[in-house]
Amino acid sequence: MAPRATAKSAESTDKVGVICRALRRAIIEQALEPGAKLPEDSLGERFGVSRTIARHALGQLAAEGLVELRRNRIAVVATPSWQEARDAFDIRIELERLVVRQLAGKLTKAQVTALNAHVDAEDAACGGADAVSIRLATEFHILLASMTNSPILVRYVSEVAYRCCLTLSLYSRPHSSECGVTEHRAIIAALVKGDEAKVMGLMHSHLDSVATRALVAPAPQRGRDLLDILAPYAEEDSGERVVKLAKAVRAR
Amino acid sequence: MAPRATAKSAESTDKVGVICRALRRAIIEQALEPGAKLPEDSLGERFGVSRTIARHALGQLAAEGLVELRRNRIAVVATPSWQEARDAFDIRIELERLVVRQLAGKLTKAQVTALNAHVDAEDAACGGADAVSIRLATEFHILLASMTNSPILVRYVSEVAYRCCLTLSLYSRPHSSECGVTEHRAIIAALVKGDEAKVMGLMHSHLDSVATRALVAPAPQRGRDLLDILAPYAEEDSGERVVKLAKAVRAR
DNA sequence: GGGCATCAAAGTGCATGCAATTGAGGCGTT
DNA sequence: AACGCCTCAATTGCATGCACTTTGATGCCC
Repeated sequence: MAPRATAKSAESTDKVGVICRALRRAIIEQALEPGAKLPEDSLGERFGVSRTIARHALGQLAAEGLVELRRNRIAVVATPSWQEARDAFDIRIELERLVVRQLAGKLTKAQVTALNAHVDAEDAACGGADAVSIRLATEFHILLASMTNSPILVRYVSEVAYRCCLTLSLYSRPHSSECGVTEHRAIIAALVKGDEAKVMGLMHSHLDSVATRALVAPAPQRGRDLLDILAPYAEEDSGERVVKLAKAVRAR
Repeated sequence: MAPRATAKSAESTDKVGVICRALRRAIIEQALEPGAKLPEDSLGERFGVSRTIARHALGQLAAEGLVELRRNRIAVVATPSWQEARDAFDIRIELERLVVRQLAGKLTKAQVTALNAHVDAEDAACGGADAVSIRLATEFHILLASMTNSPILVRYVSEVAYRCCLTLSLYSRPHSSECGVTEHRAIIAALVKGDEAKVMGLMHSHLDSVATRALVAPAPQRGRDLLDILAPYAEEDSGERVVKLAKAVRAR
């Protein structure tokens, strides 16, 4: 309805945007696992651009929290801690409640059919690859957000949804992703009906259940995660020792 | 309490970070008004770095919504629409409610004194420069967020607070910034008392009042804003004409 | 006098080159 | 065999250079 403004904010320079989108997708489909290395050269070569551009793209993704940039080191796909994962979900819940609050009873027919079509796609993908159904489920929420016509809200919801998606690949047991298709349908129905309070509650419980179902307990010693387990012990005083130990550990 | 992880995410490359912080501050202190041009060369020269770095910094700030990047054009300080400003405040309210919810009754003595010290500083600056008191008020909220030890929450609150700050320079009448010192103090008191519901309500009304008090109505024709006023009329059909008109307008 | 083509100056888009840092393997010592 | 040291390939940090685009100023024609 409102005039679609030309996407003017970040990522406009196209080539950078292409790389960002590709990596983002690869990450949420778990083709790139947390910790995966992302050397600038390789990226540049893959996408047919120079390191400068690849670097810029990595910068953007780092700003979104999807990759980690350490000075003079190869960039890697982010490995959020379990607590960060939980925090991300908490934020996401609030943001998405805002989304459905704004949308309740205000969806156009076209929007409703678009949503239904998307959920149908989710349904179809449910039996197939895990990665795809996770991605589709995430994109449902982003699609919803994009209907608010609030660029800021879209950006934050997208970002935090991607982050949550990333954490799922770290802390969820396989197939715990169980398509929330029925919940998505319920949300659409409540939105159409215009019941603000109900749809906010639905969204809350939907996301909360995804979080608690997927984010299984901190996953005791799992090889790489030893570092994280050690982290809390790395307090000021005996910091040196632990750092050294951690280094030894990391060297496998 | 939790071990402070080394800031590993974006903006790590230092030189870029320095520029980002400087520009961010200049923007929220209104030394750089919305629409101000930010040529890469000038920035590079000013900060003693090459265009490459300046460019990278602009990219980061664009990702935060503080500057606008248009292809082949000079970057400018962002000029959010009135609606975007309102949206930003709505998001901010939810995020900051989350902050105080997590913090209620859990502040350490040191944190309380830090908060009080900050509010004292706000108080002191209240009579002085408008820009400084706006900045301090914003930083109070960021300080609060940083006490959650949730890096993600800190990032989002900071970002959206900066954006709100930016919008204030666009849509608020001078001095409407009226230091919310007393409200800040009330929030601290409620946090210490640990009354979760109350402090969430306080934060809500505090931000909401700032928003409605500061964001005066869309400010009918104010020169530059003509473009925005025209925007809704730029629907599909007669698009060409309006674009042309808009261009003529922009040329002053 | 006003509109319009033309052109130089300014600025961005991007690749490349060089210096600096890292970390991994090899070698000697204990 | 374990530990430390050294060296070198891999990789990042950053500046510079060149091509292309935008801007706006000049002069021409009506």
